[in-house]
Amino acid sequence: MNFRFVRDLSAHLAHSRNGSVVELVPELCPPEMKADLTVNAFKLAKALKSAPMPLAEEIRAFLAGHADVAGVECIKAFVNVRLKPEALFRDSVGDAAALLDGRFPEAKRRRVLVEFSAPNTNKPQHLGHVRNNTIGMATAALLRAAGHDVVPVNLINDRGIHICKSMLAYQRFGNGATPASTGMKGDHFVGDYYVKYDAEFRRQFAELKIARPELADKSSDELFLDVEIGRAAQEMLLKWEQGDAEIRKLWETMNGWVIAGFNDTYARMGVKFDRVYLESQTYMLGKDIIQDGLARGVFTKREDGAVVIDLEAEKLGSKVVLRSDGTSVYITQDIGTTLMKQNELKPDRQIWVVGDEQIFHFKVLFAILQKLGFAWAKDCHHMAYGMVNLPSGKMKSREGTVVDADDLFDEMEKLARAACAERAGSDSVENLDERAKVIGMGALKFMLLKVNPKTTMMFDPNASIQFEGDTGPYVQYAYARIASMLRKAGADALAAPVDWTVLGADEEKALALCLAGYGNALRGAADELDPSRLAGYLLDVARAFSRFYQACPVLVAPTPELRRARLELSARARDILKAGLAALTIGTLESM
RNA sequence: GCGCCCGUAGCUCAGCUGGAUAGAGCGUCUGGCUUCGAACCAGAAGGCCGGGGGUUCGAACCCCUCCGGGCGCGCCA
Repeated sequence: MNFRFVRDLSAHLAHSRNGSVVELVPELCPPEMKADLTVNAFKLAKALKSAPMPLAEEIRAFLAGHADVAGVECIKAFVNVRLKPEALFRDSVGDAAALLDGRFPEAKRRRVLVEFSAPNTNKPQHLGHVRNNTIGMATAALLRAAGHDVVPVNLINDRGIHICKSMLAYQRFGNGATPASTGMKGDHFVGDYYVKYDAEFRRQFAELKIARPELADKSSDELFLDVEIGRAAQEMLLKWEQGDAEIRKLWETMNGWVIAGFNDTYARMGVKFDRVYLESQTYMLGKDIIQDGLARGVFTKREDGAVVIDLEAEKLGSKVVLRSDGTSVYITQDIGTTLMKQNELKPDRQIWVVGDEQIFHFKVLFAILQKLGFAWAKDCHHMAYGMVNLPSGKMKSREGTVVDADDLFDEMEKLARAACAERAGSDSVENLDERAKVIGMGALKFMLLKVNPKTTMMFDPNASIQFEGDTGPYVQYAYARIASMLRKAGADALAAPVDWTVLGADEEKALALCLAGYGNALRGAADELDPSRLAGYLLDVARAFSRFYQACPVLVAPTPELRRARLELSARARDILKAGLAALTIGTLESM
């Protein structure tokens, strides 16, 4: 988006307004207006603190005399500009390298740490994790495409009472089985023992209530230590913390199984981290900074011995940061790991991709870091995303309604494979496996990424995932069509110089103007931490290309010059589709 | 009780931070494969933007209020 008439208009306005410079971004003109771009003088007037109508007239008068402008008209304070076709194509898609470079200027590039996924090693990942992984990965890729230096990080929650639960159930019911002996994926194998623990706990809990009616109105949390297997889990945690050799060995073995399983899941999704932290190695962090803060009066010691911080001024109440027995709470660890990441990786900015139910927690965390006096605390950001609900409501593991990640991937691939086969008819399909993988995962990721991360979204497993309409495969298909066309055109089809003056059809102009918006879409998505913006933009590009392709013959264009120019336009669309999908971690196929 | 978020077409979602006649996809109906791949394209129907007040040249968007839903407010993580 680098239009000469816009630059000249900016200069003109700056001059006529005594040098006040205003950023001027033209909008696409609505189709029925029969113009190409619109300068919105309402908005501009606000920035320039002047009246809209005279400003619109001034802009109109200036543009009427501009060499690139074929026509200009004011409707209210919208100045609709019709460009001479050669100027339109020259300024929108004429410079291939500039078109494809969506990076921020160097001064705006930062080192950004993105933490996401953060799974517990007691059960396999489900659709909720898939949304987290997808958003996290896409955000990292997006920021990187926009020129930032990105460090994707995972922090695996590999210790704690929930881990001990599956360990305990394995000790009691496992009979020495292993993922290998059962042919199961390690995370699923361990997850089954977590379920077994839960079933046993509930059995004992019910028994206890029958044996002791006076406990009838107590919750399972309250009676946790009164239930035998609950107490046993607690004791195991204690032993783990004391470094008990046998427990540690079991823990290492089982975590190894789970993490191997996770790595398979990540590999299928294309998820990669620069750094993976384990909570077992970081959970003791944070205590020293609490002591330090206590000495500096940031925290106070309550009568009962607990260390607390007063955040009334921030309307966040007060928060315990060390228990009265001196042990850490969750937020203590978070303070510690945040500090560690900051010192180790030296980012300009830290981002956490964590569900929106933890908004309050992060507000408290950031407020504490501010009070501790860390200047970088203001650059900490919780990227809160919404839950994925099913038609039946929330996913509940207890009720068996969770959508398992690996099952979902299998299902996607199966559907994609069937779709490929169906479309191929009697023809055989080359590398069907790869196609099914790229299309299936593309459909799933795109489905998750096209909705705003903040939105609580609905997923209907029975409706399954679509390959038509506003979908990943629709965008991938536009790419594959262009690739196929350029293959047919031959290797040197793009060698000859392009004469943009031969273009001018509505569909050609619409496509070129759409393509010109790539940089803005990418940077906008990066600035707002919103991959859905880019996804929406890519749908626009794919749609604009499909319309163009329907209306304008390319390989069989009437003249060589027209063929050449349309091939070039198509190639630009191809490049943007590929780069854009890559910035969402979605792959493309040369044929599908 | 207090705080945050949400309510837009039958369904799933957009709506660029206050701008033109509120958009897309799915679904429904109609048309287009002897011209580059029909995972496509063209067209139709479908809306008091939860209700009511206000702010202004202008409101789905900002303010107040009510209704309906979600989440949070642990010495849990």
